[in-house]
Amino acid sequence: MGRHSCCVKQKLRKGLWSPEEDEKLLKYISRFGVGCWSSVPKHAGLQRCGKSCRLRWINYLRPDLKRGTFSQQEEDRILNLHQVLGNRWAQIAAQLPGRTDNEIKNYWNSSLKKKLVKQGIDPNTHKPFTDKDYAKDKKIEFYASSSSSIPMAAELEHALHFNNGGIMLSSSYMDTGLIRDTLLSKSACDPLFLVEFQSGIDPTNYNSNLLAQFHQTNYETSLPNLASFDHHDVKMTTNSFMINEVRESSSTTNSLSAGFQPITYEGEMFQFNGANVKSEQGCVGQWEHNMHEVQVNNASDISVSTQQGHYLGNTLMSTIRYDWPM
DNA sequence: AAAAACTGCAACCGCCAGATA
DNA sequence: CTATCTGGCGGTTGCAGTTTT
Repeated sequence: MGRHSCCVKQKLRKGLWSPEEDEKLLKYISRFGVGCWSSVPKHAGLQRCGKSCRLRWINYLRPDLKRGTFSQQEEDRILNLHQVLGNRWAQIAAQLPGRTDNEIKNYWNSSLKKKLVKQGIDPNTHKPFTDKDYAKDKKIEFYASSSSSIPMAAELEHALHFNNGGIMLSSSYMDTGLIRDTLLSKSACDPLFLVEFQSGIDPTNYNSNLLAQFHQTNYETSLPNLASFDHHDVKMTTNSFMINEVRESSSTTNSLSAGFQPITYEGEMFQFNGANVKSEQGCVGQWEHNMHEVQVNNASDISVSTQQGHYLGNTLMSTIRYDWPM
C-alpha cells in the first residue's frame, strides 16, 4: 500500500493543475514530444510525478481532444461498444476520436448507467431487469417459492421501505395470503403502494372507486375496472386511459401525497394504480416518495400493458404478471 | 440566506504486464 | 532468473459548482 513509487521519492504536488503547470507541460511536450514520462517533470520544471503529467496530457492538454457534451451518435456508440466490451474504457475510447477513457467512464457512471436503469435495463448485461437481478443487486433475499418459506415481517418491511420508500415484490409473495394481507394493509397507510391520483380531493380518502375496488379483491385480480373509472382529470377506456397532464406541486404537510416527477422519455414504463403503463408521448413520470402531490390535467396518451411493474426512485421494482380485465 | 444534498469530473490509487537492469 | 521501473488501465475519491431544502 502507499503512494506509487514515482511519487514517494520526493515531495510532489497533487491535486488540480494550475494554468502555469499546464503551460509548462504543454510547452515541453510541444517541443520534445511524448516520450519517457518519468523524465518529463524534471525537464519541464514540474513538481509532479510522471504519471500525473501523462494523465494531464492525455485527459486534458492533448490538442486532439473534442470536449463538450456527447452527441447522440457518440452515446449510441458507447452503449453498443459497452454491450460488447464491458468496462474496457480504453478500447471504447479508441473507437471514439477525441474522447478519453476517463471521459467516457465518467459519462457512463454519471449518466448512461442511470438512463439504462431508468429504462429497466441492467447496465451490466444490457438486458431488461428481472426480479432476481434486482434482488441480487440490492442484496435483498427473495424466495423462489411461497411454499418453501415466507419472508419475515421485518424483511417485508425492509423490502417495502428500501430504496427511499420503494417496494419490490416477487410474484411468489403474492401467492401467500399472509403477505398479500400485509401488503394490502400496508397499502392503506403507505401512499406509495397505491397512489391516490386525483387532484382536488382529500388524499386521505381511500374510498375512491379505484382503491375501494382494489381492497375488495385479491391482489392478483385486483386491477381497477378501467371502464368504470372516469374522473374529470383521468379518463379510462377498456384498455387504455388518458392522463392529461402530470404536474407536481409541493406538499410538505400532506404525508399521504406522492407523485410524479415529470420526465420526457417516450416509452417510459411506470406504475399507475397497480398497473404498468407506458407513455406514448413522453410526459409521464417517476415516483417521488412523499414529495409531491400528483395532479392530472392535460393530454398525454398512455397505454396499459398487462405486466405490472413498479417504478420507484429510478428503478424498476417488480415484475408481477397478471391479466388485464377487458 | 444558509445548509445540505447532489452532480460532474479531474485526478489519484493500486494493480498488472512488459521492458529493462 | 529476479527485482525494479514504467506505462496503461479501471475503480474510486474528493472537490467545486449547482440545486434543493
